[in-house]
Amino acid sequence: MDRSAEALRKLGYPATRGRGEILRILAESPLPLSPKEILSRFPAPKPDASTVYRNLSLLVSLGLVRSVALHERSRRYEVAGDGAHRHRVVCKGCGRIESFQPRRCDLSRLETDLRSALGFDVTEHSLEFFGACPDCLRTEERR
Amino acid sequence: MDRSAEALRKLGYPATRGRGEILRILAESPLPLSPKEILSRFPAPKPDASTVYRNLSLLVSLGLVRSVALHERSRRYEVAGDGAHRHRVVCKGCGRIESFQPRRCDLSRLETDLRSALGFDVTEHSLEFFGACPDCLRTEERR
DNA sequence: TTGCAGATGCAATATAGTTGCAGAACAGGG
DNA sequence: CCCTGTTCTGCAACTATATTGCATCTGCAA
Repeated sequence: MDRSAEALRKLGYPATRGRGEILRILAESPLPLSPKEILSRFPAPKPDASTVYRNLSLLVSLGLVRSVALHERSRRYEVAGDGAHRHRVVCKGCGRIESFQPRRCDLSRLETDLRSALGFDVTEHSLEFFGACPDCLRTEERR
Repeated sequence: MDRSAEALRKLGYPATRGRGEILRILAESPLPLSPKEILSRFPAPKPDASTVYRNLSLLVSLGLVRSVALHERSRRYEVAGDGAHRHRVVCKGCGRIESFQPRRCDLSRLETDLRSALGFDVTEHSLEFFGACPDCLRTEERR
């Protein structure tokens, strides 16, 4: 928790165990995680759920973590710092999630349009695809 | 509630008052609405919240209504039947939401790539932009 | 090592959504 | 027009998710 501890301290926030673990857990996961999943991966002693929520919102507001909306009951989170921009595909059958990095994400043109048309200064976007994963496709065909 | 009543009955579901009103309320709104907002726009006698939830999931599963995820606590809903595909811009300052119809939404190429790369059969996508609306931009500048 | 701002645990509370059940509304058949 | 089975609705209980107040503890800078 070296780099992240540094980042936190530079921003004026103590690098507590909870924060370090959250960042580590998220960094190790290929998929965005829900608060509950994060908590379940905590080594003992597990912190209180409220601590996880509080730290997640702090990390999001500091820009170290990003939240992802996947039409689910709870939000999911992923590390934001690694510069990688990712999109998701979610299977509507089984809920399986895949991340991928677009070859080149050409929505910048659209963002410029938004600036001129609506006066909005767009800083982020999120793009999710929904459909059927290979396994569920096969099951459907069998029917 | 003529067309929608027809659509419902054709699918084998009675066109009850609740369903008709939900479709009307959603059709009249330029923005996707949360279940609570839908309920608040119901003329008296207001139905129970559970009825609204139940009808929303029915309408979604019938494809007459679509749900939109905007990084909020609750989902939002909009009519799906009008064939218009829309994206959103959300202001991170004040929460204001704007919808727009993309000139042409060219993500089909990306969807084809997903099919060949991951074997996913993509049927929908959702694209949201986040940033600062004109009003909030002005306020920020003043600081 | 000590002091203090800020973090944590715990419990209470809030918000969103779901479910079981009994009674009301409704559609179709006689 | 009425009976009958089906579906819908309201109500209340319940689950899951998230937030907050407060007393206590901890990280860290001097």
